[in-house]
Amino acid sequence: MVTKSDNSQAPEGYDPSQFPAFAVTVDVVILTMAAGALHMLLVRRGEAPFKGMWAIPGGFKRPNETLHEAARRELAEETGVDVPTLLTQFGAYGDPKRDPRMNVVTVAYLAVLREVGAIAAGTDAADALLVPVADVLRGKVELAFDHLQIVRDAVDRVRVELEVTGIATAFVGPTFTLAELRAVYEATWGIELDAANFRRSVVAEDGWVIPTGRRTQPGPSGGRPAELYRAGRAWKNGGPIHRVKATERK
Amino acid sequence: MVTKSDNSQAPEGYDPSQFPAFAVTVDVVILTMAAGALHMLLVRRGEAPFKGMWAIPGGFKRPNETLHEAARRELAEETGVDVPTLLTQFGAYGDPKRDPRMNVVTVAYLAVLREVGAIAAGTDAADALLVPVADVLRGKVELAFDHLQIVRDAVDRVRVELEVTGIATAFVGPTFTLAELRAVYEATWGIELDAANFRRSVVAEDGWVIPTGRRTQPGPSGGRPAELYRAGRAWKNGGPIHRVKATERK
DNA sequence: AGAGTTGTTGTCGATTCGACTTGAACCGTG
DNA sequence: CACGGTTCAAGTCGAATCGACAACAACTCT
Repeated sequence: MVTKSDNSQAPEGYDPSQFPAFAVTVDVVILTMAAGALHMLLVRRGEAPFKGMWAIPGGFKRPNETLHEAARRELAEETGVDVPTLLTQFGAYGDPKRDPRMNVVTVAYLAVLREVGAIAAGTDAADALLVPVADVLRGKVELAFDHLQIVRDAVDRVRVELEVTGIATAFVGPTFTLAELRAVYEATWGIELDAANFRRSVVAEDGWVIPTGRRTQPGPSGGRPAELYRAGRAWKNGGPIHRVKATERK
Repeated sequence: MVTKSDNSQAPEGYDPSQFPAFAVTVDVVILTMAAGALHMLLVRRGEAPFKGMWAIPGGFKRPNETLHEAARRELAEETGVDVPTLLTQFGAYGDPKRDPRMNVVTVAYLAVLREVGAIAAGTDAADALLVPVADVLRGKVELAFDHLQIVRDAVDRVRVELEVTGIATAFVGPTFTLAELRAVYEATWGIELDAANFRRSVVAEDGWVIPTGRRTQPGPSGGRPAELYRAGRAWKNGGPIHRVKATERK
């Protein structure tokens, strides 16, 4: 039985060592949009077990920080990004056999970043990888521990979060076009949305996106310049954009 | 301070004590319908800290069980009910100050039961209490630790779960009328739904509820006997019943 | 100038939604 | 056994929404 080493903050007569002790880690699934597809950040493990294999960034929770603070610290250490646009806890994993070394309970967080360039600035480039989430889910990248399951749960979570809350704006920059915002939904849900109807629904949701009055300069292929918006307050429960079941456009 | 880089990894000469150790507990928010309102189970704490105060049932995770198994065990110990209709993990709480004794990380589960009678069969009646959730949220019952926040999160979760998945059937018995099912939505969301429109939406969702052909015997106040249904397969993502924003009927 | 591309606005039919009404099936009581 | 009272099922109807597509606007490139 694992015993705790020392914890002298217990009151009189109380012996914490009679309870099983666990190591607690925090893992962060870092999502971003790149090349029109959902990507995630992986780091190469430098130590056993699973040495050399790809894994979700994470580390041990320290005794004097909250779980959220630990997740934020791990994210900052790995990407250099502090205060991300979104950092949500979505699961805890405690299978006794999930870590061959010892009994580790991990709490998983979901981070959404918008600046791809800043990612992987903290670590060596050879040890960080921005990979399409679809590749990971398809098993093209083998992950350490039970991290594949964690990624699956993270993707499931972001998909419903997209519909229930207004986190889509977390994927895009401080100002964005509605086409960019629509691409977030399309890439995450794997469907196509009508641009005209999407626009109508988005601007109808009062206060979610705010027009800035400015426009983009069009790309090299031309086209009418798009209006620029910035994120307003996000809604909770029942947003305007709904996931359709199987409406595949012709 | 423990860092990731300083652990010399030899699989045999591994020393777990160099990592901060935590106690890990599992707390279960047990929800059920009673008297047309959402109720939850509380237990009275027999030990310090917060001795004598009401709390969510829970306990320490054992080293050789998963988190889900621990939640199931705690639920069975407290209510006598094994294999509940629903047991979902919804959050982890790890504030260093959440337990004055020691550093405890707790993983919170949400259980939905349908048989109210079986609840609190495991413990002394004086030490278990089935209380309306609204009373807890309103602060009428003071809870130990950060359990009030946990209950808030549980209720938030069950509200969106009701809309996104088909868990409403977990609240009702093996066979049920549509009025009972509608009462689950109404009590959880605090709104009223039109009975006729509700019926249409429910039966339109293919395979969710299955008519049994039988009927209830009406209550003492008479009324047409309602058809009995049993739960079919639950849907994922985009159910038929949607939470309306502010449609208060006259 | 004209073709191509992209974003915005308009239109229209189909479907859904909310509110209400009607009818069906059962209970009491007299 | 007729008669309200009650509860559930089914019908109606106008309004709102949705999906698909057309039309128009604004830009780039050749």
